[in-house]
Amino acid sequence: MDTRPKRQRAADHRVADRRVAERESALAPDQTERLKLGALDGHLGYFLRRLQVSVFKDFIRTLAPMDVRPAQYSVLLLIEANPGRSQAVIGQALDIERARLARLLHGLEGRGWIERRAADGDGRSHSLHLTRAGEKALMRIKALTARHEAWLAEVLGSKRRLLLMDLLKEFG
Amino acid sequence: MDTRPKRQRAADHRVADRRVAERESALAPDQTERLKLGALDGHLGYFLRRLQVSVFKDFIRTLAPMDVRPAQYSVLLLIEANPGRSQAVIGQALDIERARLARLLHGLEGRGWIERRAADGDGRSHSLHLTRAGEKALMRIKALTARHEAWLAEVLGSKRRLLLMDLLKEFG
DNA sequence: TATTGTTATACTCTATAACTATA
DNA sequence: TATAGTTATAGAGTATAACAATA
Repeated sequence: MDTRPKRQRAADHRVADRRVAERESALAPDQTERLKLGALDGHLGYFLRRLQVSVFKDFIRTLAPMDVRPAQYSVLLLIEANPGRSQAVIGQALDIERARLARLLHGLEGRGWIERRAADGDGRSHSLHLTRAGEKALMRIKALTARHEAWLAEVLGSKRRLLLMDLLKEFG
Repeated sequence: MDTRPKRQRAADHRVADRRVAERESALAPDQTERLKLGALDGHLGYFLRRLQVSVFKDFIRTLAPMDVRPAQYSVLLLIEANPGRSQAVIGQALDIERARLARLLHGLEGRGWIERRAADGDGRSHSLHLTRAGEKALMRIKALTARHEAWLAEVLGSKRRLLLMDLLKEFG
């Protein structure tokens, strides 16, 4: 088995690909060639989206044992940090439509992780709380998200991760 | 009607909200209060997602006159920069599932913006090209995306926009 | 009248599987 | 047998509209 660092082996690969490409270029077009980005290269949204998608993919993969998705996780954390608030308030803070939040909360309620109590002053609104089971689940969930952030720090470098975070936080 | 820039009116709004909040704080809990982020504050993905969503929202709003969405735009640019390539190659570069790309391309073909020609060596694959109408449409589309990027530079500051872009580009 | 939560619908995007025609 | 493209289906997320209960 090849025990050299992954970077080294990947470099070999690229060289081998190029050799094959050059050898075959008279016969078939090289389908492994990097495409030109063209005008896409000037769009922040494109690169922002690429990183966001790969971060969410790792999140979902890492959290699979608890079957928790990013939106569910963010709602659990916000209820934990702000117990007793209404759906309207939670939804506004996370920019989740109230219709969507209603169904999402039904899911969390069905799993026994949250409960809705009648709000004190207002018969229309529910006050949201974690159950004991929800608190326990959230502890296990947080253990997994810590692994996710560790992966991110490894991929981005922890300095760049923090720099990115600071830049992005300025637009809450 | 208030014809001042939206930012100006939004600022008025925040000030008014705070005044109301302070006046009523003795009677009712302040529902406009910023919620605590809790553990969400340590997650890069959360802030990444927030900016990405607002950038895409502005893109879709700005491009509404041409009815073009981000994925369609990225495909048009990639075909422009790499005419004659196959769907498989374009899809891989943009990380779009071939099933999804097939339908997306049908839409662009139906609008007369792209065409698929039989590929030279391989009867299975199509070679993708912009039509003249597609080139003309793309010119108008680019004029709109320039407005979108100008908005971004205004919101983020053009220095921060470039800094962010450089940071994100390192992970293509 | 306005707001809170709910259900329902439609559309986009993602993820699969199955199919065809070519290779 | 593998690959390119297609169709179909299911789920998540977004955006609306309409409704009941309450303010």
